[in-house]
Parts: sequence; structure tokens; C-alpha cells
Amino acid sequence: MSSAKKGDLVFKALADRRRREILDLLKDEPKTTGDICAKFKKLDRCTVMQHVGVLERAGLIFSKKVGRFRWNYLNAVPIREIYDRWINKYASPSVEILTKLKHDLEK
Amino acid sequence: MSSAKKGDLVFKALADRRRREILDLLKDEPKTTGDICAKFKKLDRCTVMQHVGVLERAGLIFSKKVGRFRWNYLNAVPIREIYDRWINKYASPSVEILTKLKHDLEK
DNA sequence: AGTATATGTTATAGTTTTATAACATGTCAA
DNA sequence: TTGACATGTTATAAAACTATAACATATACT
Repeated sequence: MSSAKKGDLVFKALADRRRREILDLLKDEPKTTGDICAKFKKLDRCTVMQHVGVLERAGLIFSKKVGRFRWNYLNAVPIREIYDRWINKYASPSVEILTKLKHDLEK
Repeated sequence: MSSAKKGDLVFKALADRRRREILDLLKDEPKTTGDICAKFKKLDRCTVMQHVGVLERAGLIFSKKVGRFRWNYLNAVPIREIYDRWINKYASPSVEILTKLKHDLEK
């Protein structure tokens, strides 16, 4: 798969609120697939699993099987890449905005 | 609009590749709406404008009208918020992954 | 005023995504 | 091995999103 396609998967994966909530659950510690399903009582178990699949294909989750359980881990690397794409490392966002405004007004 | 809803708009806006390309165009300097349309020759002008509208409603773009021209600026603040949501400030992502693996293996 | 330029709005067909149901595999413990 | 548990796969209806066309407004210049 090309790098561009992989990036698409990351953003598509983050586009759904339930999937972002799953990543929130995994932020501090891994969870089993069953743990995740239990947190979404209003949602069908199959639906949750499909969301987990989308996140895994995007590389935002990686997993490790132990006996009957599948432990899911957050991989935050793609999220750092989003940050690096648009944030100037040598200026805070607010400074950046003001700089651009100034640049325009001087025209 | 609630904060949660606003966040939804940001992620939905980032979900489309054309919209991400528009943000890339604005990273270093503002562009007029016409400038942006000119960069997407294969896409209808109306389509580009709708994308710009989605980005603006999400707060990823803000604009300033000067005469007949509308200057569009990138606002990277929501992107920093994405970063802050999942990245632990006191550990690099790779360190974080290893820490979680270790935590699991010790069970 | 009249014309060209630059931008904005609304409706809709085509495409993609989400939630669910039905079905299926692999593991543990008595 | 039998039953219960935990997870995984495939198909489909409903919902959401994208691209386009048709229509509309605002500004600058002669």
C-alpha cells in the first residue's frame, strides 16, 4: 500500500466519533476487544469490532493475542505525523496566526 | 454549538484528501479562494468552494475579505488539540508503545 | 450604467460509510 | 469432549458525504 493511501486510512479512521472514543480508551492502557465492546452498550458488538478493524488497518491500533483475549494498544505515531504536517515547529500556533495576519495586512 | 460537535467537524473536515491538500496550500501563506480553485483543475470550482466551507465551519480555516478577494488562512490550533488528545507530553510515542507492551507482558 | 471578475448558495445524483444480523472459528475448563 | 466464552467474517439496509449543475450576489473598471 502506498504511503498516501495509508495516510488516507488514518484520517478516515479518525473521522468517526466512536473510533476516537476507542482511542481514548486505549490512551493510558491496553484493553481487550471485549473490554472495548463493554464500553459501548448502545452499539452492537459487531459494529464495535468493525471500528476496531478500521483503526487497526489505519495503524492507529496494534494488537497482541494472548489466549482467548486480544489486547489492543494505541499507536500514536500517525497522530504525531498529523501534527508535524501542519504545525510549524519553530512557532506556536497562535504566533503563526498573528504572523499571517500581519503579512496580509501589509499588502 | 457544543465543543464535542465542533470537534466532530474538525475530524470530518480532515477526512477528505482534497481538504487536507487545501490545508497544505495554506500552510506557509494565505491564498484567495480563486488561488485554491486554480490548484484543483480536475475538480469543479463549486466542489472546491464546498470543501473550503467545510474547513471554515470546522475552524481549520479563517478568512478575511479584501475587495473582491477572500483571503483564506490556516488555523492550526485544532490540529494541536488533536495532538494533545492522544500524545503523552512526557514520553515519545515509541517509548509509550514499549511501556505498554511491557505492562502487558508483566501480567 | 454596463460588463467582467471573484465569490457564494441550493438541489441532487452517485458514492461511501455505518449499524446490524447471520454465520463462523478458536480457547479454556470441567 | 462438551459447553461457555471471546473473538472474527460477510452481506445488506440505512445514513452520510462528494461532485456537479444551475442559480445568485458583490466588486472593480470603463
